This record gives sequence, structure tokens and C-alpha cells, in this order.
Amino acid sequence: MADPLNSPLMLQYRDIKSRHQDAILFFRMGDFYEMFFDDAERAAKLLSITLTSRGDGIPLAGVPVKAAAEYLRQLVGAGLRVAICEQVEDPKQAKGIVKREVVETLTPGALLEEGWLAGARNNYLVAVSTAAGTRGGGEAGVAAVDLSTGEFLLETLPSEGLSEVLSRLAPAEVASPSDAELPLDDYVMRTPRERWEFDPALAREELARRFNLASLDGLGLGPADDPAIGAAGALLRYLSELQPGGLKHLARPTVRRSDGHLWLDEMTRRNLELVEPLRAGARGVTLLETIDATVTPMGARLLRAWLLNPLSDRERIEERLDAGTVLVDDTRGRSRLREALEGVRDIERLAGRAAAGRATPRELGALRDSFLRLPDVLESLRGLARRDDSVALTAAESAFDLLADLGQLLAAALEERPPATLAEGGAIRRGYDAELDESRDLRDGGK
DNA sequence: GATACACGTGAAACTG
DNA sequence: CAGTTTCAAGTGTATC
Repeated sequence: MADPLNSPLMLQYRDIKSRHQDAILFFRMGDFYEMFFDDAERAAKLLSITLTSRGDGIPLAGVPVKAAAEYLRQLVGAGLRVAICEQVEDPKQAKGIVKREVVETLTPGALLEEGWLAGARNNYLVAVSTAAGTRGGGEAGVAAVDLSTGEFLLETLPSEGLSEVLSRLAPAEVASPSDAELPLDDYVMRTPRERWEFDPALAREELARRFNLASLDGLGLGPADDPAIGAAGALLRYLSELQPGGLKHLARPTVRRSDGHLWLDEMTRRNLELVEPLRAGARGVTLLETIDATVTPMGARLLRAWLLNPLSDRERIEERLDAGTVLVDDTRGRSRLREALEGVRDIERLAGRAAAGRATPRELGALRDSFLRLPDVLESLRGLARRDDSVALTAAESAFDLLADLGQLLAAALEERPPATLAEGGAIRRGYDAELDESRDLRDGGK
């Protein structure tokens, strides 16, 4: 029984590791994340950290929790999955060793961390369902989420169109039935899933439950959308494995109908240099770079998505052109609007982090400051000359949510300049919470 | 500008 | 036998 492989800790480790075979396991031990065995050897090589052992011959490599983010970024950047195993029990209360659980798995497609992602483009995790057995022909379903913004897209299309969709979304990771063959570049992470997970009937139930709907009609989903619905089901199931804590900020899915958009195959898109230069590394040559004068990350992502997704519906095209005309014709109004948008940060991603309960005080401060800019944005919209000429602009105006309640709540609760981390303290204003004030007085010696 | 140590947990080696 | 000490990674901080 002196076998080091059978110590209580190693039993716990092997139990957890057996359920995360395909990931590097970051195993929390006090103030360190430890990796053992093969994980330790791979990570030590990739991260240039010391491969050691605990005297019992078990290979070990570890990083302090405080410095873990940078190492995680490198591992995920290298195309690996990393499962984060935390202590889920107060060590003081624990008898024997402390209980541990995987609370999150990071993959290239499942990232919420701030600063790891390019602000000007979405980071999609995509599920693809393909018709079983048939090679070519049949219909494919695509479901895509951007975890950082909560965006959720569905599309059903002929199988031949898959390469077009996949190059348009440029996903970081693709989940599909293990036997499916997909037109994907080598650097895109492939995640094989069981075929039954793509079952549309199962997925309908899951979607209805998730978004609290009696039926999917409300989402504009009919029987013809089954392939995409099946993909959505598999995607949700996979996400619940990656984020066992749940994803509160996932938006209701929106359906892309190919009849409203111009078909652009991958070759065309490339040759037109819409968003990527033909010669890798060339700067300033794409259409996107040429016309991108957006102020916020939301605008940058939207413009990019629009360029990759040109409309074919005349009415909607005219609407966009009308909006453009109003803005072009009113130089002063336009610069007012730009000015108002200047202070608006990446609300989508900040809100995503807030909803996931992982926003820092400083990020909440950025959210507050952004919200407080919104009245100015709305005012500049209203102030545009001849704004009534544009259906799109008036619609945007009437749908505009100032988020005043949230802005006021954040303004009341947060200090003017909140600290970068909660641990530093001093995030919450005096006078907001009586109990907190009292605790602070006690700590500071009281009067 | 080097060098030592603590950080938190658990195993193993050591002590009485 | 039970209790105590030692040790292990990268980083920040304290001490020379």
C-alpha cells in the first residue's frame, strides 16, 4: 500500500483525469495548479517550466494560480484543451483531502477570458451536423456560438455549402459527428462527438427548456430547420461539459436564411480580399481595412460580419443604403455620433463576463462608463438631419435601450475608479451596503 | 543585484 | 505509534 499511485490524492487525481483524457488537467493544490504524468511532460516542454517530481517518482510541473492565466493562454493558443480542476471545499473543513472538481474546460473555441481574443472579430465555436452515411448531397446543419458575446447562430444548408459557411465563420473549433468529413484547415480544432447528440427531436426539447419556450416557433424555427437544430443540441450539450456552471448570457439563436444573402464561395471571398489579404501578412489591402472606420468593437465585428455576408434582399439593401446616406450627408451629426460612441467599450464581451460572474471590478466600471454614454449616443441619433429618411435608423432609435437602471446600479455601487481585482478591496462605495461599511469600520479599528 | 523564503496542500521521511 | 518536519513549481517580496 506504499504505492505512490494509490495515495488518496493520486486516486482522486486519476479519477478526475480519467474523465478528461483529452485535456491537460490543471489540478489545484493550494496556491498552485499542478500537472502530473504526461500532462506535466507536455506542459513543461511547451511552457518552458521545470519538470520535477515529488520524490515519489511522479512527474510534476506546476504554476502558481496568480500566474496561471499566461500559461493557460499559451496552452490553448497551442491548440490544446485545458481542464481546470478547483478545490470545491474549504480545506479547513475537509476531513482527509479536499474535494476537487473540474469547473471549466478551456478550448480555442470556448474562451471568455478578456484580452485573449481579437476585439474586431468573433470567436466561434461551431457544431456541424451532416446527413449520416451520404457522401455529398443531403442537408447540413450549423450552429455557432461566440461565448465571449453570447451570440448564437443557426443555419441549415445543402452539404455542398459547408465550406462556404465554415470559411465565412472562420471558427476556432468545430464539433461534429466523429465520422463526418469536413472541409477544414488543419489548425482548426476538431472535436468529435457522438452522432446521436445531433438528434433534432432531442435538441428541440433542450432548446425549449433552455430558453423557456413552449415551442420553437417563437424562434422562427420550423421542421425544415432540423439539421441546424440538431447541431444546436449537440453544441449545447458540449458547452455544458465545457462550462458545467452553465452559461447565463447565451442569446436566443438567430437563424440565417440563405435566400436573404448573396452566395459567396470561399475562393471568391478570398480573391476579393474582403477581410483577409491574398498574400498573408499584407496590411491595409482588404476591403474591410479600407472602409473600417468603426469606433467600437461591436461595430468592428458587425462590419466584418456584414462584409462576409452580403444581403441579396433588395428592400434590406435599400434600408442600409438609406441609413448610410443620412449619415454621409450629415457630417456634423456623424461626428457627434462618433464622439458619443468613443467612450463605449466592448459592452457585449464585458456583459458576457459579468453574466458569467467573472467580471473584475474594473470591467464593471468600464461597463458602467459605457452605459452612461448611451444617452449621448441616442441623442446624436435623434439629432441627425433627415433621420426620418432612414427606416433602419428610426428603428434603431425606437429599439434603443439606455440601460439606465443598470447604469445607475453600477454607479451607486462602484467606486469611481474600481480596482483591477476584487481581492484588492475598495471596489464598492461606502454607503452602498451597511454591512460592508460596518465590517470595514471594524477592520480599521472603528471609532 | 543577488539570495532566501513564503505561498497551500498533501505525501513521505523523520522524530520521539 | 503519533506527531513533526521537509519538500515541490514560479513569482513576489523581504533581506543582504
